[in-house]
Amino acid sequence: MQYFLVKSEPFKYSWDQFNKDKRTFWDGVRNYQARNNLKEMKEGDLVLFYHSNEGKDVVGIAKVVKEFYQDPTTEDKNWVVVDLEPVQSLKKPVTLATIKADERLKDVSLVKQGRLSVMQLKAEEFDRIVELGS
DNA sequence: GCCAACGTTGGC
DNA sequence: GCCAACGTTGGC
Repeated sequence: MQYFLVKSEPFKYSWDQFNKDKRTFWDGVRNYQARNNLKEMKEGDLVLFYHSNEGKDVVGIAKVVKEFYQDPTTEDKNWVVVDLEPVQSLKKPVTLATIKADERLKDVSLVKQGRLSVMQLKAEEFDRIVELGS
């Protein structure tokens, strides 16, 4: 089991919208490092959903329901998507400020590499964020 | 709205 | 293959 965090700008694709849709394919990744992380995802892996720009907080948990496949929105073979389903919302969204302030979350890529849109988390980091959000 | 960080592109 | 220029992302 692996853990990830994905970012989305709420006005492009929000957690609310995701919950209405019940399922989505995660498209729009155009960065090789993020793409490589997408390819690491296996069915059943858990994914934190982060709102960038607006909110700047982790709002919920999703899970991978289909491993990577060719991005249907482009012909370019370089890019892939995965299918995600919402699992649950966090009771309290965990803000970036909270994550930055937490000793145990100092090393998460969200803090260290702000621009990366798909990143892997350690199990401890995932658990800690979920704990902070409940 | 500005600017820093960083990835990508293209000239040499 | 290096590096400067440029574009994009995202926090503030």
